[in-house]
Amino acid sequence: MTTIKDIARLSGYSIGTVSRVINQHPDVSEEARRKVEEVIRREGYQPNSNAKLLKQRSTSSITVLVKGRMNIFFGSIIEHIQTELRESGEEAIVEYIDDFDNEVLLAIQLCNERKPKGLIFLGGNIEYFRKDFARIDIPCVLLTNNASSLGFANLSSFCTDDTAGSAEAVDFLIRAGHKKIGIVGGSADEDDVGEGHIDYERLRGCEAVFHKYGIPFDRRYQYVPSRFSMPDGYDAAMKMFERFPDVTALFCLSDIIALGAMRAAADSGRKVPDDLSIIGYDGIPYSYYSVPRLSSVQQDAELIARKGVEDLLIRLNYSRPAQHEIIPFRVLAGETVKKPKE
Amino acid sequence: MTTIKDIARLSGYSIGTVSRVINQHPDVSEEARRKVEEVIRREGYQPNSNAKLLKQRSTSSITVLVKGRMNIFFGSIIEHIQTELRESGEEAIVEYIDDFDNEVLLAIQLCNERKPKGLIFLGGNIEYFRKDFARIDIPCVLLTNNASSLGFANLSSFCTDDTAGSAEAVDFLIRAGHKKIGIVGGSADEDDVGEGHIDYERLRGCEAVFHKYGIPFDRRYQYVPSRFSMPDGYDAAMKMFERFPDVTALFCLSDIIALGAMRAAADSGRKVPDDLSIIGYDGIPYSYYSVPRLSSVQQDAELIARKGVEDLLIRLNYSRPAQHEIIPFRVLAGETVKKPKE
DNA sequence: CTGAAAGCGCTTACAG
DNA sequence: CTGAAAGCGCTTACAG
Repeated sequence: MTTIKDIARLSGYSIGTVSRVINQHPDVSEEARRKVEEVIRREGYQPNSNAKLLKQRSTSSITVLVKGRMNIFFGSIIEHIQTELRESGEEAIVEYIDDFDNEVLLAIQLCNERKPKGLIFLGGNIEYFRKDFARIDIPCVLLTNNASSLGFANLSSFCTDDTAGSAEAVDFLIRAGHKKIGIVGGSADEDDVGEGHIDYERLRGCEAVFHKYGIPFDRRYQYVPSRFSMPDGYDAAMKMFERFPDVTALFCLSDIIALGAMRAAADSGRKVPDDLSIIGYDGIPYSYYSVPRLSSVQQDAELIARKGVEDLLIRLNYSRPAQHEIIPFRVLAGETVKKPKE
Repeated sequence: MTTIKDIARLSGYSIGTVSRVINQHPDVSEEARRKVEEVIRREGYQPNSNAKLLKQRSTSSITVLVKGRMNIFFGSIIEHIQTELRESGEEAIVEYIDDFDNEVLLAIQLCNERKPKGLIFLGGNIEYFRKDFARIDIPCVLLTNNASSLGFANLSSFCTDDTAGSAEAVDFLIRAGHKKIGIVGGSADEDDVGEGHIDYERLRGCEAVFHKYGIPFDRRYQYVPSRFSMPDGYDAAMKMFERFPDVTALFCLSDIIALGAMRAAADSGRKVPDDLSIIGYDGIPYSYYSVPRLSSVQQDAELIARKGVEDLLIRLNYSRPAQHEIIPFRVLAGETVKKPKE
């Protein structure tokens, strides 16, 4: 294996100079840089990342902490993150955590055990961040949730305006003529649904619209919580049908849940969209191919991933303030929303 | 930060002894082990993996090389792999590669650049392995394809019997009364479809069944290649409808493709399963929730992942021969296969 | 069974 | 601008 030592010998410079060339230090002569780079290219030399990290005292790569398993929307963001990182020669380790577990506590543990240089949270509960994030001091990015209200200097966030997105979803249903609307998805634990939490944001957006139109909405029986998975969406929709049999439209807080709900509709003898309208959230590629095509509020997975990675990579090397940005969403009309019967 | 040095000082033993305790060397006295472990626990000490790997001259973690992006079936295997690895204190880096690119050449490059200690291939082209795998000398596992015929000492494989699985899929269609059957999915490049290649295996399984029933099958127009994605499945199905308008049943080489095909059926005015029967492959959770429920040949993602990881972890530490195991499949009847009209 | 010491491949003050 | 040298935290012959 060729090491920095070989490059030094072959180029006629010292190990230190070679190291400076590799790390783009400014104080290297043009000639030295040229020669060393030439040898590096010729030998196909790759610095040993362990030795490098050992010196720099940071242990592992960037870690991505994913909230919830089997979530296709997050899956597509993860792919984009990996692609972006690889282009910059970085690699990512992905950790999954249950929808209802505390990602910030896990992050703290990871920081102790593996010392990642940076963290990307894919989904998260703002309350957990408020409580414990101060104990994390490496650069972090939160994706799909808004952390701007928290004011942590090392936590950026990139997300859709969930309040507005949910509002548009419900608005879309109401304008189609629906009044008996059920909402499915999010945390069952009332304590969890604090301000800033995704579920809260989305629910609040919905309630504002109901209020605007003067349509009553009773959270206690028009809202059924659900993990972000198809089986859970299925069960939650079934529970909704039981509890609120004449519901004419469903807003599901994610497409995965919506797809589970579509199957639940079929199994309970409801035709979509004739008997029941459904609109989802996320706009995953799959929902575009479902029959009927799922109506949804589309988040821009690629842009969220790209902005998040770019921000993290910059802050990994330069002390810049964290930033927070809202990524635009788009309502996909689809084929699952229709005027209610009668 | 507490290091091995602190543990040595605190326990009254030398660094060497502490290291031996950590690495479970047998030649440590019971007392030393007890004391050192006690201090490690008390201090919450975590060995620095960079230093460890630097010494051991292996660079990074286990790397998972995934063939094809946005593949939900592989996605679920990846999740299982991560879960399994984490339980053993290992971490995995995931790399994606296009369906039609050469994963073995990428692996060779990775071995040079990052020196992973082990590699898990998720999908792969046996021909690529035959040609170049000899240049890889770390323990590897190939999942969902069979590498037993290759005889590499450092390459295990765990997969479904694709020949038998595909045969059963086609058999299922024929027994339902179909004769005009189209097959969708796999590589477009004829050269790619060598013996042992997944597409070849599955196609061969199909052709044997046609032969058994004396039903003619012309690969040139009853087979349409397709990447393993929904949009590609959609396009391929559309091409099939054009080329073979009175096709009554489709066997799609993956559920993802099948789901794209279902949408294509709808868009071309075909009702599933009344006008067109469809059976997929993989048995991903999603297809269980589609309307109608997709018929499919189910691979056991969890078992494939678990066996693969266990085998790799063992061979990482002990020199054992590679092993090859066939994991059973199951035909899910679903709701998308029905007797053809007329 | 244990300790002292070399060395893994790199980075980075320090001195020039 | 460059080199010599210390040291990051660990493992592992070697000697006892």
